[in-house]
Amino acid sequence: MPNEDPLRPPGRLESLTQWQSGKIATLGARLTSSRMPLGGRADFAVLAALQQFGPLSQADIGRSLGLDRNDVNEVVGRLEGAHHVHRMPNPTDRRRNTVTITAQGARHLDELEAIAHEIQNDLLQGLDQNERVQLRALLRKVLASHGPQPS
Amino acid sequence: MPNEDPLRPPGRLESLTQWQSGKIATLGARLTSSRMPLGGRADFAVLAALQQFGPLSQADIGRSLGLDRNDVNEVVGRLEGAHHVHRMPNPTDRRRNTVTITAQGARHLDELEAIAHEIQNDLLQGLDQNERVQLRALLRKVLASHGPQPS
DNA sequence: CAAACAACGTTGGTTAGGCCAACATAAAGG
DNA sequence: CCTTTATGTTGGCCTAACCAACGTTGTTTG
Repeated sequence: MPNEDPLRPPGRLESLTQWQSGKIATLGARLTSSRMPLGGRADFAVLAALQQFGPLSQADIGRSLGLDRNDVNEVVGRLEGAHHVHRMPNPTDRRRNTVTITAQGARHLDELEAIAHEIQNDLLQGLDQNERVQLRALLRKVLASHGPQPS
Repeated sequence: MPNEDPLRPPGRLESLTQWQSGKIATLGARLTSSRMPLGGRADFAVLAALQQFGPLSQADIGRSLGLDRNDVNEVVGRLEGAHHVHRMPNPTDRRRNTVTITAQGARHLDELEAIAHEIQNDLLQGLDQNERVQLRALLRKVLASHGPQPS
């Protein structure tokens, strides 16, 4: 027994937060890929962590962002090549690298943040300012309730 | 000047809905992959569309779910192999396949839905019932404000 | 009516993200 | 001391989203 027009997602999916989040993330990814340089999202995340917390080891970067050590390594390598960060061995713990953001990296972070806010504005065009604040708060609460599980 | 402990995501990311949605989607994917059979999410979506809207062409399934024609084709092939759907050429438009859910497929849909609700419950454990309703409504509003853009 | 156009299913890729395995080195703990 | 744990690094796997191209079939238009 057909119910309605198949132009919208079925109700079973529209009531699944999991599915909704995935779709919105995909929308964001599409907007991002057409406006940010390649790897921009990961670069932005790593630079933001370094800017806020100061020099970090690669493992700490990963824990802060929920990223795998391996992937952090790749991003840091790319950022180092662009002189956006500075990677040197930690003398007091020679297993670790100390990753530091450069002045050029800080500028790049600001540029990426501006783009990110434009994207956010387009993404949330259907919500007024109060609703956007509510949504951010709810999503943060969900994330906070899940400890850093992965890798 | 380091601010706080790097055990949490930087503020610049925590205020980006795009990043938050992605992280939550990843959490959901992790929970899903450990409890649903392989390809369960896509199967669930396609079966849900067929159940709600009745027999559909593969292109209509894709439009309803925001999926690419190619990917729909793959999922329908898998579902057909498991006798969860029934695929036959449409006599009035021989370009189209008419995809119909079977009784076995409807049972499978119910099983997958039960698992999906368990996952949803774990994912949203930090929110009370009112907050969950609010969150769903806000996410739906965001999705509704973006027409079916892709493929 | 005929020719151009658009839609559909299908095959076969590409890319980015998230993840796991294994290793050598270095530190920490017994 | 020996064992265990942490770190960076290399290399690879898999899923999801996408794109390109093709032959076939409707649809539209000159």
